[in-house]
Amino acid sequence: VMILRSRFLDARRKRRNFSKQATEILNEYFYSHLSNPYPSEEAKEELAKKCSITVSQVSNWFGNKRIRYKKNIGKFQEEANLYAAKTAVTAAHAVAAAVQNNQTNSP
Amino acid sequence: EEPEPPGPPEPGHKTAAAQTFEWMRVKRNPPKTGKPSELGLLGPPGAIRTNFSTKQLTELEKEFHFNKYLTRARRVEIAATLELNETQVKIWFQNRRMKQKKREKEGLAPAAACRAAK
DNA sequence: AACGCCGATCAATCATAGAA
DNA sequence: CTTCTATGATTGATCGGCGT
Repeated sequence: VMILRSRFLDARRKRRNFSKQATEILNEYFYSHLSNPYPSEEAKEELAKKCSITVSQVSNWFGNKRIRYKKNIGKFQEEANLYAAKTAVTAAHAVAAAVQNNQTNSP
Repeated sequence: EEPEPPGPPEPGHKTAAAQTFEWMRVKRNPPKTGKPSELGLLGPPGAIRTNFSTKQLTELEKEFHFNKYLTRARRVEIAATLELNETQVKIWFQNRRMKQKKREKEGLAPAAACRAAK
């Protein structure tokens, strides 16, 4: 137990958490696609750009998120409802805008 | 083990976002990594993730530097030397190649990010 | 039918950042 | 400062698809 584990080969692991907004974007995608949270390569690239992280980091994030979510669904219930509500508001805005646009163009 | 996908618990609600989708039920079969030789246990009920020793990793890494791909003969040789299954050696090389590809890909992107940051 | 490889993913674990 | 939890990364191994 002492001699161990490659203090060198593991030194590469100097982790830093993602920004609050990056996590926000990733969670938004995750919960709005809860039925199938598997972003395509293109989606990962887009998320990576928006979050200012690499595609691999996006993959790691989703991999960890999926495993940890199903490991303890109850623990994420609150978070799930939070993002579900946020998505609903965004959708409502879109509908409102669409209605307004429709009335303006087809009176 | 079948709780009914279509609304089993709460009938009517506010459509909370928390159903149990298929991906949440996915369960991987436990590793088949069983060592026929050694130990009085044969049929490995709960064989688990093998921890490669530093020596084994060093040797595999050295071989990888020599050849990215293995021939059947070389694989047998290495497996015997390192006391691993041929499958483990095969899988190690596969994972190692993927790792290599990943590093090459990310080893070029930072260059652009550097100039952008500066 | 059988085997190797690829790409994606899983699942357990490591090591650290951050909360209590 | 110490203990416990949240989280990013690593990696042996699995899954499905393809080519030989």
